[in-house]
Amino acid sequence: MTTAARYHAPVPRPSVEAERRKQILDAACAMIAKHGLQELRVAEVATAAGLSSGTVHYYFDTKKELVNAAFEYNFANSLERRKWLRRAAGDPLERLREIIESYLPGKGKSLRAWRVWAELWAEGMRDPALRAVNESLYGQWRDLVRDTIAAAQHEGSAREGDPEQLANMLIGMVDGLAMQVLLHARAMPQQRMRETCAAFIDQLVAAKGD
Amino acid sequence: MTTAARYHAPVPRPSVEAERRKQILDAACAMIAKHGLQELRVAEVATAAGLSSGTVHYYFDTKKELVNAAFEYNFANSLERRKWLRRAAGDPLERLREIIESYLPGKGKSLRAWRVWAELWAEGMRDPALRAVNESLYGQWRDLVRDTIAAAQHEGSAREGDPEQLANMLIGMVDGLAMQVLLHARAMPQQRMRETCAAFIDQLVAAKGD
DNA sequence: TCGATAACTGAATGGCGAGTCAAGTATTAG
DNA sequence: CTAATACTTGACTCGCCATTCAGTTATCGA
Repeated sequence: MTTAARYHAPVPRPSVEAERRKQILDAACAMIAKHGLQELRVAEVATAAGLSSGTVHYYFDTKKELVNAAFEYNFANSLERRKWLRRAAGDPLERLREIIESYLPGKGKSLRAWRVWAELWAEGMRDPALRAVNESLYGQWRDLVRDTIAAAQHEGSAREGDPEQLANMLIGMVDGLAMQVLLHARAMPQQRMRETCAAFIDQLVAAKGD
Repeated sequence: MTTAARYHAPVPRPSVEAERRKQILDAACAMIAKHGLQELRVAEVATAAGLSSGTVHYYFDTKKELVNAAFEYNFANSLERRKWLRRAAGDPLERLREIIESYLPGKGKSLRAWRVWAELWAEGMRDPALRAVNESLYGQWRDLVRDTIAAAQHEGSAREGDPEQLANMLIGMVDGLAMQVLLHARAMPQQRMRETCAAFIDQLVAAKGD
């Protein structure tokens, strides 16, 4: 053949990869939150995303890869949804209360995110990659809470004490109580979790004469 | 037929069921702690118990049944191992510290039990039967901590405040921090969890002039 | 329209593992 | 020893589902 095709600039279709990946990961998170990792089916993710199973594998070689990416996506989303918390001005103590409020397992996105996290925790006990994702969120969350407490102390609206330790107490408490809320424990509906966290802040963080 | 076999008292072999079930459930817990529910294999449980897979199915019709029983077994074991905490005499505040110490995810039995619990949490978000198991432990644990705090208050070694709420703060914190310890979070090794819990008791539970 | 590549499809494959079962073995009282 | 029942085995079946792949379609610049 004399095909002197070399004059043709290779002009492929523009990439839709970024968009498609998001679409798939979003569906994956939804399915993980709904049915758990245990019963996650690649075909189901595909359907939920309006695609064929083949397409999912076009973007993610294995199920494991898909799941890990979904966890990271869920993590990134959590951060994204809470960017405003960093910039927020005003009374740091009040801001701390808002931060905690925003982390209560509520409805919609928040509930979904918590469920996915709970799955990650279980799976993370074995998978180092998932542990790294947890490390990231845990770290960022702790930093946010610690800095806010420190700011309140600086302002005099919070009593003295190691802010990192206080932050660890608070986020540990939030995680543990959230788990019980997710499990629909009778003794721990969302409202009680809210009150319990608020009481902690009032009693241990806020300055006495507040 | 002339088979007047009715004079034979039906005398079966004595049951080894109780023993065998324990043996299987213990192996199941070990496997759940080691590999997670995700990769739990009935055949593997059988091998770990020194039995054939057929025998496991002789005592547990389905895998789900086995798993649920294993969770209950793990729960019952936790209670059993901590019976002494109820009876223990002496300074209630000191007892509270011992209780928390005994719940730190340490080595051996304790670590295994925590891992199994973490799996139960994830699974419990969908399975009502497992939620009931959680409800039971959570309830008993909360009662133990609440009563101990109340006793300390009665004695004057703990400050005033709703003991149930304080108990919820403390056990929530323990659960959340334990999760991070299990995940090997850099910022939360076992020793830091110990310190953090101790600090909570010192600062929020213990009476000022203690 | 063509050539080139990206994106997509869904039927087919292959492996895995829960659950079954027919065939044993063990222990008892009589 | 015999009959009765409890217990045990492990090879086999059968369905499910991740993954593959040969083929199709879409979109681009020229």
